[in-house]
Amino acid sequence: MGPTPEHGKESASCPTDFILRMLMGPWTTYILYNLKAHGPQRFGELKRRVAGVSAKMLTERLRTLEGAGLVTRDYEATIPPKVTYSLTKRGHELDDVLGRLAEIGIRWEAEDVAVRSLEAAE
Amino acid sequence: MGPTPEHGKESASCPTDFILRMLMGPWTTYILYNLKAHGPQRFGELKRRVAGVSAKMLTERLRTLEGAGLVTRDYEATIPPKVTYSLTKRGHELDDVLGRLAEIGIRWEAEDVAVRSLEAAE
DNA sequence: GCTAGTAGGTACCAATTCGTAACCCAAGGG
DNA sequence: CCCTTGGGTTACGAATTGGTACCTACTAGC
Repeated sequence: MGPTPEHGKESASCPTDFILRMLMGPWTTYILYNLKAHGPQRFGELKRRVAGVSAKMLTERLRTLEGAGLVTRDYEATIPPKVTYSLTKRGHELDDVLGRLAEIGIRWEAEDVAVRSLEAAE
Repeated sequence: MGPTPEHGKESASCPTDFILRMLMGPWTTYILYNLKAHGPQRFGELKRRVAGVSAKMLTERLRTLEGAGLVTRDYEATIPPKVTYSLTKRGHELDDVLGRLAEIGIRWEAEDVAVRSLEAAE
């Protein structure tokens, strides 16, 4: 969450941070979503699906996710090289939470639309 | 999640984004955590608890959270003014998910510590 | 010989971000 | 008269971010 506030006082009791800091990164949810939805994929495939991401960012994010143990990187030194990324067990542990988050997001969106159309009807 | 990728292709099916974009903001989880743990609070109180945050940031974050309907702002035009922030019903809907996230975060942390001490023992 | 594809790495550059410091009102205390 | 309190706003400035363009190495296709 930005500049780590010295973890004094109450803020220390917020262990959600590590994970959120991870999910938080740009493009991260798109990456995880695609790995979940389409299974293990090669770099180029993933890049094409996460439309708009730059190679630099995608690499950086995948390395971070790998470092956090959410994603595995399988490198085959063939020519051309073949690099496949997949979710680890730990990566899959987030499925449930992300699913709920998505559920809530969808519900709120629907509620907002309903409210707006009510307002428009007045 | 950074530069919104035109929501073409698969990325459009990732509705987790709105919420994550919200939680993602710097200090946000600290704010939500404190509002949850200590109930409705005044601006200064919150600022003291979320150690290290600047007034500017705290204001901006609270306004965003208010705009998203997660937080209520009660302004009493006394002298000096009294502004109290509290979680809305919608804000409390995240309690469960954030709780799970925290749980996972704690578990991973513990696992990592265990792994490290095993490695150290070799 | 030129191009494309694969999986990046690197340098550069502009935009955004976030902290700091100063300022605001209006009242109360010394 | 000046300082303090509460809840901000505004201007400034340094650091970070993330995109673009260009580089690698190797092969296949035209």
